[in-house]
Amino acid sequence: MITNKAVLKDRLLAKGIKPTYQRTAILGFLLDNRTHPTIKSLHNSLVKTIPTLSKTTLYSTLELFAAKGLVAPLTIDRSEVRYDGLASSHHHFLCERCGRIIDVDVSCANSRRGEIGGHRIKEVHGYFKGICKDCLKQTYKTNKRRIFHG
Amino acid sequence: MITNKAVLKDRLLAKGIKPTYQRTAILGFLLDNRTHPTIKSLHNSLVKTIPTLSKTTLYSTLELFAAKGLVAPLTIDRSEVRYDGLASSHHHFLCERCGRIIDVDVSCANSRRGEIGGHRIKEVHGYFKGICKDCLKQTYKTNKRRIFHG
DNA sequence: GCCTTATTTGTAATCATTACAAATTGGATT
DNA sequence: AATCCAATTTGTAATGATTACAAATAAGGC
Repeated sequence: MITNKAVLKDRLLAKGIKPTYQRTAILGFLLDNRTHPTIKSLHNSLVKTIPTLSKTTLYSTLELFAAKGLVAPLTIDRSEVRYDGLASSHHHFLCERCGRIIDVDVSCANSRRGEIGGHRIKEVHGYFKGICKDCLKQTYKTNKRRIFHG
Repeated sequence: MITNKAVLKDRLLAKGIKPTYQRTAILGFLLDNRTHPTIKSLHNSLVKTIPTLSKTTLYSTLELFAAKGLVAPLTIDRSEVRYDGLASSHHHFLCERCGRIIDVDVSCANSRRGEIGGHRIKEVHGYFKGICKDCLKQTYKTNKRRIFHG
């Protein structure tokens, strides 16, 4: 784990969350790995260090984190929710070639104004779909990454 | 049905889709009702005129329509996909009070440019969450609509 | 009307998510 | 450091949207 344990503990306590072993590990993973993982891939990764970790714990912990604004659930995939360890508002880019979800900064005039068409904005969710910078470079090279269809 | 049958037929034929009874009714409903319905609510509405209509037909038809660019699937709800009869790029506003999903026009500088951070943009998906114009007006009145939690 | 093919339908799987109760853990108190 | 209570974690069993698939039906050309 790259992120310091004390930092994780403080982050959890600051939100009024008891910093248990599992919670610290889950938050740590999300901060260290900006891959926007699904529950399944989170579980695959974390059972290596916590063999008893159950998927139910992941579901309930991430629900708790999301409610407290520690993580953001992403509904970009139609089939499964992904989780973002960076909860502050930003957008995402889904590469249809390599399947990666990449963070992008977006300054949206509407969200800055706080309203659109008379409706009061509380949250902004957005993502782009296309071909990422890396894949564009590799257009004429063999792409060894998993091809993503979606 | 408000939208003319001949118009629906032409729209389907223009996309190379055989205009069957079911397909015409489904497209007609989506063009007449801009409510972004789920499969379930589509089925509830359409069985009134087509009693034999199966959910499987709805799933396969909407998949076909989406592939041909006739409708847009929305993944705003975490639990079920919604369908938008207007496929041209626009954004949505989810009201957390009444649960409605409202179309909004958004001119996004990034999508106009066609790229962001070096990534080539093919699609733009976005929605806002907050309180819609109508609900803002009714703040001190009784709201008879279903309260939406999510 | 008949035939061939595409479409529609119903039923049965699949799979992420949720519900729930039992087991375990954490922390306070003594 | 043993004990107790409440919160957390875990495993198993439901739920429910979506998909798979094969049989029934409809559409269009002859």
